[in-house]
Amino acid sequence: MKRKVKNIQELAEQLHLSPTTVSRVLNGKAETYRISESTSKRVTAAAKRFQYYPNRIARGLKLEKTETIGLIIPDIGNPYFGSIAKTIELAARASGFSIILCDSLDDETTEEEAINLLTGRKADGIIVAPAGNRSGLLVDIYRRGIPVIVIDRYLAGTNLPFVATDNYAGAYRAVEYLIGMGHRNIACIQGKNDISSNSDRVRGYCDALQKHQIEVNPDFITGNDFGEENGFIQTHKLLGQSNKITAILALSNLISLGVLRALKQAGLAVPSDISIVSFDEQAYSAFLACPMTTVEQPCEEIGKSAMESMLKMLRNGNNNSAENYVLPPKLIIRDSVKKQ
Amino acid sequence: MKRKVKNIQELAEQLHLSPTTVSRVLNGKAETYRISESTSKRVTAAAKRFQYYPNRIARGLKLEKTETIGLIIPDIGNPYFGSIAKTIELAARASGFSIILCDSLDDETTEEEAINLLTGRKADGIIVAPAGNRSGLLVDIYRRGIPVIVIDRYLAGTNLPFVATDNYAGAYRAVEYLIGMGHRNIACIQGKNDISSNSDRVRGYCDALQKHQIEVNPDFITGNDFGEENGFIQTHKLLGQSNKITAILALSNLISLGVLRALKQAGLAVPSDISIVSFDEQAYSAFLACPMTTVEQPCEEIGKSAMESMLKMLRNGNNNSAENYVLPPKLIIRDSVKKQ
DNA sequence: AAGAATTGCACAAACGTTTGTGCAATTCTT
DNA sequence: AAGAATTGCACAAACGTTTGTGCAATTCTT
Repeated sequence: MKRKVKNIQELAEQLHLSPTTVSRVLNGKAETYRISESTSKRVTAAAKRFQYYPNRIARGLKLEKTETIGLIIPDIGNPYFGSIAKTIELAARASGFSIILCDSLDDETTEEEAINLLTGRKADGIIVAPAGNRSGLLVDIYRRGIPVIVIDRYLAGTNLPFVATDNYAGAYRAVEYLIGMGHRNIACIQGKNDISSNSDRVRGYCDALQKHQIEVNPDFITGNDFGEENGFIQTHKLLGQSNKITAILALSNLISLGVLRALKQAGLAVPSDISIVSFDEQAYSAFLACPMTTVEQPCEEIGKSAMESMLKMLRNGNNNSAENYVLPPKLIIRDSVKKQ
Repeated sequence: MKRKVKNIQELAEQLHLSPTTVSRVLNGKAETYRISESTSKRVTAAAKRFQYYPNRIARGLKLEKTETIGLIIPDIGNPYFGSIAKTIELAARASGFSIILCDSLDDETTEEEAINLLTGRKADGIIVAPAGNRSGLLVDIYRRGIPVIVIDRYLAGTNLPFVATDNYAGAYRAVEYLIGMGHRNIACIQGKNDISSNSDRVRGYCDALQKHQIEVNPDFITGNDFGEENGFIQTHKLLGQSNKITAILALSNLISLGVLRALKQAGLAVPSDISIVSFDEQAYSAFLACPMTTVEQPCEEIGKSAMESMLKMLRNGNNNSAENYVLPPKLIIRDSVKKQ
């Protein structure tokens, strides 16, 4: 194995050529700049032989683009976001882009830091599942011409392009299903209240109830976090109420795990004592103590569409080339809802 | 809100100072270079007011370090790796580093591409859960002084520092437990065969059997992938054998999900028909049809230790400052093993 | 065969930082 | 009060690319 060459200069010396010529050949501009075919071949061969990999940092500085996309995710440990991140990463790399990953902990301050970090690192674009609805910084960046795609949610009052599930429809269908199975006292355990996907789901929940002449009981809508602990706490709270519920709509995969933990602790079984429908289909959903009825979100589609939009914006340079995607969810019916 | 300044030059002009001085102040070298206190304060105030964020690309080029760490993961959609990635990302950012995420699909060629990409992007270090045991490229990079930390596995025959679970002990304890519960025909569904964590687990499995005078039946050791599908296929294969098994040791969380799917299809129940112990504790493990006995790996510890090692190596510059970590697993006993 | 056109490459500047060094202006020393 | 020491900053080069432009050498044209 030949010794590696550390920059274009060294490679040029080996070839008795100028860095200019080497650069042009390796960037496919040999013809444009009339580099002879024989020189071209020598260069490409030597680049391989001496294992020359261009310094992307220097390149980024000169070209003012880094071929890097910032990805801000509320919780990369959550397989829902993990799957989205996976499709995004693979699609990005296939197009020559790398992903700088930032976990925002679903916290707005952390997210803001991440955004500033990414602009400092000159990310060509940012894909973000925002932690809240403080959209100022993102809109700012977008206005300055940096592509921004919002995923999993959208930011109301902005025109930032987004890719999300039709959360309203997902919740609506889930609740209609519960009503169809005879339930009337249906609780809804929410995630973060200020997030569009959450509020759309709550709207879907309310509208479905009202459509069927069931009054919305505000005590039945509770919670403020997408995590497991919140599902656990809110379930206990709901069980303690005088108004008895017969079913729970859990607005995330983690929330429903918390629900299960609380029910187990309370000695209640699914679905004989309490019925459940949960957002987010998971690999394990079918194998739970009671196979769970879920609202599946199309993770791969979200990732793919987001990356497509991003690439389109990066290519077209302008910001108005991206469209929004509202992807249909799917109700997967299993055994976690009892016929009343 | 004042208009933003786009580089240090513009900020310097606003202040009627040279970029040199501004740079020195913002990098905390005001004293070293005798910048007056009043100037210092003006600079920091203006930097904030004009929202100056240094171009990290230019900085990276000049300093020959990017404050960037490459993270290569076989499957970021798997919550096991997701959790590890999360702790690594958070720890990295807390120390001023960003993570470039690469999903290798547990494929060696993809991994090699990712490694070359990361060196081209001048990552300061690489944390990798290798897809195989072709260690050449990594060793090469390590020799050139770039810190490399192997996680979840190790690369035999190299001295690349690693952080992994004590997989041998984990499997050994799991099998001893199964034997203690009266099982003798215990199958083992493997992940990728050439990966240390897998082979260590298989060794642990074999040694535990032999320790208890149970002959190792090669037909009982099967499979070649950490994914769900492999668990499914191998289970069917095992069930079709004439030599009947009473228990399965599944070497990953995804494998055990495949096992469950196959058993369900075959109309068999856990643990009455078949007992299971699975690697990788998950949030749902306790809520499965039969609460699963698992071997828990310390994800957070792995991530934290890896990042600590990495930072140590980055600080000390030399490669021999990192130690290996072999972290203890934990057997979590639930109901998925029947007393024979 | 001489001028024009083409071929094939190299020079030098630039991207935005950081940093060794140098040099006025100020302050100190006696 | 004059020389020495200190203070406070700026100049210029460098990191490794890319690219507009220019200029020899070669080939073509008539």
